[in-house]
Amino acid sequence: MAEKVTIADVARLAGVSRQTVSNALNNPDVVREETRQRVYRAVEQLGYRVNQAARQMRTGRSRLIAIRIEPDRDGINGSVLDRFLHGLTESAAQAGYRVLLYTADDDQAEIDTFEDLLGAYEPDAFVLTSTHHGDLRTAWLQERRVPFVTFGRPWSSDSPKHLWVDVDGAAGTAAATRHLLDAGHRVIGFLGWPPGSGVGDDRREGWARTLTAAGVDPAGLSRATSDEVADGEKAAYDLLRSDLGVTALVCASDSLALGALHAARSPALAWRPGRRGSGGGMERPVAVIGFDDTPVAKAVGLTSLSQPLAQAAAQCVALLTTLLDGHTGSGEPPANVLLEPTLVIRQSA
Amino acid sequence: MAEKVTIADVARLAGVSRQTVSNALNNPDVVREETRQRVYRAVEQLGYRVNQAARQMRTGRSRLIAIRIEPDRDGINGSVLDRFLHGLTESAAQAGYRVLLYTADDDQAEIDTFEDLLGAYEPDAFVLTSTHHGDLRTAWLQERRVPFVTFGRPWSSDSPKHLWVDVDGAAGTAAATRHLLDAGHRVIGFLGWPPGSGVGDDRREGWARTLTAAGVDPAGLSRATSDEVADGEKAAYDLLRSDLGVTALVCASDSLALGALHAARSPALAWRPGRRGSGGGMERPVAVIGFDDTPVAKAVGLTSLSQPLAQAAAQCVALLTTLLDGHTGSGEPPANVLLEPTLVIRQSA
DNA sequence: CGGATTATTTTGATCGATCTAATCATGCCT
DNA sequence: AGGCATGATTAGATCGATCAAAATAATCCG
Repeated sequence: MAEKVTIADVARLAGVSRQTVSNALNNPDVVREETRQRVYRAVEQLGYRVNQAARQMRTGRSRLIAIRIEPDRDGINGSVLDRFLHGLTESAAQAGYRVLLYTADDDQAEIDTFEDLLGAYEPDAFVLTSTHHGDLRTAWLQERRVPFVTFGRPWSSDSPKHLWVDVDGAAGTAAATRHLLDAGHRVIGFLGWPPGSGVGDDRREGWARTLTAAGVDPAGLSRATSDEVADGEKAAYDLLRSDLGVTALVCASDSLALGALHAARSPALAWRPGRRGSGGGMERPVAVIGFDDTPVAKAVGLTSLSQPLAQAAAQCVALLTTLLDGHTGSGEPPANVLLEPTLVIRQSA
Repeated sequence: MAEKVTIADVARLAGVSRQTVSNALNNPDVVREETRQRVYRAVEQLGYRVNQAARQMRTGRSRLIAIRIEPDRDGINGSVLDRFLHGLTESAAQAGYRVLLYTADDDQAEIDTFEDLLGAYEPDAFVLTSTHHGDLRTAWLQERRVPFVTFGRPWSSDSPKHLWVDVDGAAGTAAATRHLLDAGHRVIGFLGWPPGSGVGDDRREGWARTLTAAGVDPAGLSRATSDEVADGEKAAYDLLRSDLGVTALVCASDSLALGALHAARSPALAWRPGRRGSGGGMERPVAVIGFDDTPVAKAVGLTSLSQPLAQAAAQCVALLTTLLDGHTGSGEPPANVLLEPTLVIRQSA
């Protein structure tokens, strides 16, 4: 390993005491200008870097942010959290923090890990993802006054208040629906998940709201299923072969959208009349829009909603730093952040 | 935050000295059985957990493993490293280590980060990914005797010896080629990257070797391009419309394979005779096999080679722990590990 | 039984930083 | 000139663990 340079080495070279070095670095305005320069030069010359472990002992701050890395469940949507993770690592580094990973299979296991980590590495904060109804984690952390932010809103109404950053799913599906309306579609279906998941309900709501505003009744135009390509295909097929005249689909995920694309290409639907009843034979393929703009979407030319993940991560770090390095007193308390996804238009719609 | 439990608290409750508690935990065979039990009970009762920062100060070990998280370059193949990362986090946790993330845009930036991290957090080891020709990182780490493993072989012949874990790409493409031969294909093409990338050359070699062994000359049956779907499509199209009678393609990545699938579906090729010159009109579609078994492959039904990433990660941790917690003396020195990918068969071949 | 061995436990110092409080300089004002 | 507030720097203690070495207890054996 490299030679260790301690604060004492710097002090010796600069001809001052350890404490002055510490002050020059952490509390510059308490040190005389000339001395500070001398210390800086010594630091530079020796390549000194503060030892986090030692600092942590005294200050109780580890400058670590912990986050759980999830197994890529179905695979397609897995990349979302990974992109978030990359953004988080980058933003954290800029703020002088590092990201510590852990895994856990469920809420309880995660709470056990909280305990482990807090006892051993003492991360300064946690970033929680995949918030859901009846989330046990937030209450646990709050009880112990452990700082944290969630990427995802608290979906339960009874869940305690805490900092969060999220992407406005409803705004996304609303934009998608508007895009389809602008392109001349009227009867636009929705493919989502069973009610009860905060994220899913939110995304459905944006579609329903927009459709209603355009004078189309969304009733009956929506199907719910699990987040699998095959299930999405079945549900889409079911919706398309009905007599409702659905010409476009907004989906809660790229997985479902991919299924919808398969269904739309199904030869069994070829005889269906295009939505423009007028023109002869001039049929447009069913338009499909996904959610998350995953690599799969890019690969198959699926129009999809892209979440500003790097930005969301940066906001998480921003909230945490104001909470941790709290410029207490001045300034308003940190507010929650709701970002808008953007529609990435490709061939499918 | 939670109340802090220190080793002194445990000692008090167990009625022994701090050092005895430490011994009971780290050096159990030096403590009397009865005392050990008493200490364990106290630990349990108080929920004591060793403070890593304090331990690190004395021992110089942080029980942290650092790894770089890369931006998802093209997107499709990005998930590979993420899956590896998940496996690494899990295996590391089992071995009593945690994973620390960092980012860096190139070798030099990464080396700067090494310096930063080693000075501040003192990770016990690094895991390097994406090894390449002329890799600056390994030499740097070795000079400073920083323990590390690479996921990926050292491709330069002059690069110094170090621990590595890798997946045998050649064995993978060989298996894919054999699979196609078994299915009756003879003229099997290869879609890869320009020579010079270790990984790419390795994968091409497995295909060429197997084809040659089957009595087919691979010359002219291979195309090289950048790792983009569109480029793969062009290259595949070029190969398929030639007079060579190519009926199947082995690809160096799922991106290329996806391009190949698009090309194979191209109507412009429809008139091409199937490889079974005998049967009338009975044409089989061009078979395509990808590499990495990414979500995209699953989504579009692409047969692909799956890397045992969790296993690779586990091996990395295994190598590191024998290196770090070195059961020195006994046992042979840790050896490098070469794992075999498995062929996941779907509709495309 | 008594000294030598071995087993078990304890005391004191230490890792590298920061906190607290004390010391030493300096400038200002009457 | 003396007193005092303010500025700049330093000495000593401390965070929680482990290392080294000393102290104490248990065991052995002629």
